[in-house]
Amino acid sequence: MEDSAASKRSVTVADVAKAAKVSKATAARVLGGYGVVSDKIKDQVMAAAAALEYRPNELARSMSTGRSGIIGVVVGDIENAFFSLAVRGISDAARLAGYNVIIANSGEKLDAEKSAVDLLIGKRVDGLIVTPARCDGMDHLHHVRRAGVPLVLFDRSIPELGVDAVTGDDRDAAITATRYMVDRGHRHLAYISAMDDEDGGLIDTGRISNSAVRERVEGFVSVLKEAGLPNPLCSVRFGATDQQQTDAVVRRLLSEASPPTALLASDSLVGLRIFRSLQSLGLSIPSDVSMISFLDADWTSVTVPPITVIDQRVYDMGKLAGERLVARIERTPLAVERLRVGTSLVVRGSVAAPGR
Amino acid sequence: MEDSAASKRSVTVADVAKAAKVSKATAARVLGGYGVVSDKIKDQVMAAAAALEYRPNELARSMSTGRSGIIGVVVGDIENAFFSLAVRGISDAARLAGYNVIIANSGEKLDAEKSAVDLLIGKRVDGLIVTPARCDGMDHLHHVRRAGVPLVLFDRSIPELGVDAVTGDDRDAAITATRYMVDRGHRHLAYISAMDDEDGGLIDTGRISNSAVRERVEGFVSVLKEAGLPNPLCSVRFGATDQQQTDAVVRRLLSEASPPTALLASDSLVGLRIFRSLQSLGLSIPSDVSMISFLDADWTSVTVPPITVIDQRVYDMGKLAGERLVARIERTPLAVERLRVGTSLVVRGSVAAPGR
DNA sequence: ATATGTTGTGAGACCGGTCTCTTTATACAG
DNA sequence: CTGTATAAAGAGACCGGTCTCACAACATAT
Repeated sequence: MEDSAASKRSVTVADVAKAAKVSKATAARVLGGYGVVSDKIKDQVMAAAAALEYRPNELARSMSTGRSGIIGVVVGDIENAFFSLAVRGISDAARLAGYNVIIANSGEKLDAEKSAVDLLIGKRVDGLIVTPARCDGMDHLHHVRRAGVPLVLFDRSIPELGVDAVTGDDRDAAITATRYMVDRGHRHLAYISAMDDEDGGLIDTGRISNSAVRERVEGFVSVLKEAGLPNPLCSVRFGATDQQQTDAVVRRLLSEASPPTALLASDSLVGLRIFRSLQSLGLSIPSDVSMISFLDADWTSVTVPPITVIDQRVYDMGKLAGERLVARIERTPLAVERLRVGTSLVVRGSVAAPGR
Repeated sequence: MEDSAASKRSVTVADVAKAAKVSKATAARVLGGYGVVSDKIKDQVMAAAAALEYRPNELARSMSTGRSGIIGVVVGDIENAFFSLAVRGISDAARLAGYNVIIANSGEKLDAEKSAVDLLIGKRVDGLIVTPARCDGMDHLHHVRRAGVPLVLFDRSIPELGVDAVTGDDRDAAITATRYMVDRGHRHLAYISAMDDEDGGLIDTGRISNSAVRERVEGFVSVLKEAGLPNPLCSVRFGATDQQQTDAVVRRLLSEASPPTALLASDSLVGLRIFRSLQSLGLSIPSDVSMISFLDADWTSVTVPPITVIDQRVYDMGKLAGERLVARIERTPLAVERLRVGTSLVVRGSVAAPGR
């Protein structure tokens, strides 16, 4: 009867103590591994604990110690290879330091991000890694700081917040990639991102709310300006959020008066969509259109032609963020800083001189 | 001073109660949203809570209620698209029911899985979804049941355990795919998996410790037998754990007396590796070798040729597992069962008649 | 008028650990 | 043989919520 039925209540230190005929305090000492206990009693308690199949209640433990041993991570979308790789890096760093990771998805929406942060704070995580959907609207992140919970930003930085951030070297990466294409003779280039298309045309790069995208666009634009090419801002397009939208963006772009001959994709998902768009339009890469994508995703190496990409070392970024957060949690004295992880251009076969 | 310094202790119900000049019990009632309180007092308390920026301590709440609102998920490898998609499905189902998800990686190793399960039980998760690395050695899963924590297995089932499992229809999928290739004239086929190569040759399919792989192999073998093809078991190869290993497996396979003309990949990672192996050996698909891969991963549609795959509807599997677990947690009376999610063959271009 | 019911609030036990403080037992010095 | 230091074990407060129970105030029934 009592064997098959779901055991009503779990075994506690008190139960173990009673079975071992010692006080609760003593049992707690050996079970919790603190204080001093004689070997004889220690064995007694351990035996009793094993017999009763005692498992400590981490919740209760967290409550009295004040630390949960959990790191909260808020990402845009776990399904995106960028984030799952980053999470892997974070997890590895966390586990190494004895922490566990709890993940929440924001879907890149500000209010979802807010409630995710609130929830994790409620769970009393020891620290938080957040990929802020927007770099304005950061009240909730201020709350985090005021609550005394260490915070590290990931992929995007918000200098006004005064917290650590781990990002790629986005401006530099964009410059390298853009220059690579310009050097090969391209005069009409376009940058395509999945960010929500806020207000039709882009007027001012400073108004892009995602710092990673902003810096990439700035890098892209700076190279075009430097090369004396016209209307650089008009070549920046947002809204490639799914295949259909991307098809529309690409089609519109290519039907312009002087269509771009080279495309720069803001992430590997956008890159894949662009690849498909071009394919479905019957355009071949790189003879008709050249392209470079951010992130060395697995698909980029097996297409024909393989795609030239900007390798972001996302795993390292995640690991670094995790390590930094652990250092903060453990009160290592460190200056607040922005850590940039270098990128590199992996040249494959998707860029050629523009055919005309 | 006290503004910038990390606020020493968080605001509790008692603090709010004092500020609102009511008892702790009353404040708790309005903050916790239970019991009956007059509107006047309710407003008082809410005002005080807002002023003090009160955030409930979910840890403490969990401790007294006995429920944490967390679902634990133990997966083989989050980086694998199969699992990240599944996690997405689980998360969506969980969030809809008011639960959150905490993820742990087992790396497909039994002892890592054990400690992950222990840890999650310690955190007092309300339920557990586990992708068991092996279908033998399941003491820790028995512990879960004995601890009274609802458990749902994912992707693999262990009938002896008597718990729900959500899996794909692996045998059927393998049969469909294998038959598809046999029907196109292939007489020498091979099945390649990333599972650890336990004891060189495979003697008995019943001894494969991963039920998903076992059923696929069984399906694969049954079709070969049915078609009167020799030595079906010898055509099953394990150990394609990374690119190098896969290269070795493929090379060995193709240098045999009667090399296979068609390959079946156990998952999309193995599929990708096989694709690369064939590419590096200078073999073209499908004229030299045909292949089918499990899982409709994004890369499979952009290769040349695009890969014919078995679509597993992993998101649905995850969602179903999440819903099932929630039902168990909430004590919905349901028979223990194995839920199979149907698969379908997505025909693309990687299978042709064997060239001779 | 008293009995009965309803509603809102307060007091305090409880969850399962940690940890401080106190008490008891043993060792060693004077 | 007493005094003091030291080690080991016990008693109980505490973390921050929930929740039961007691009780007060007021409304309605008899």
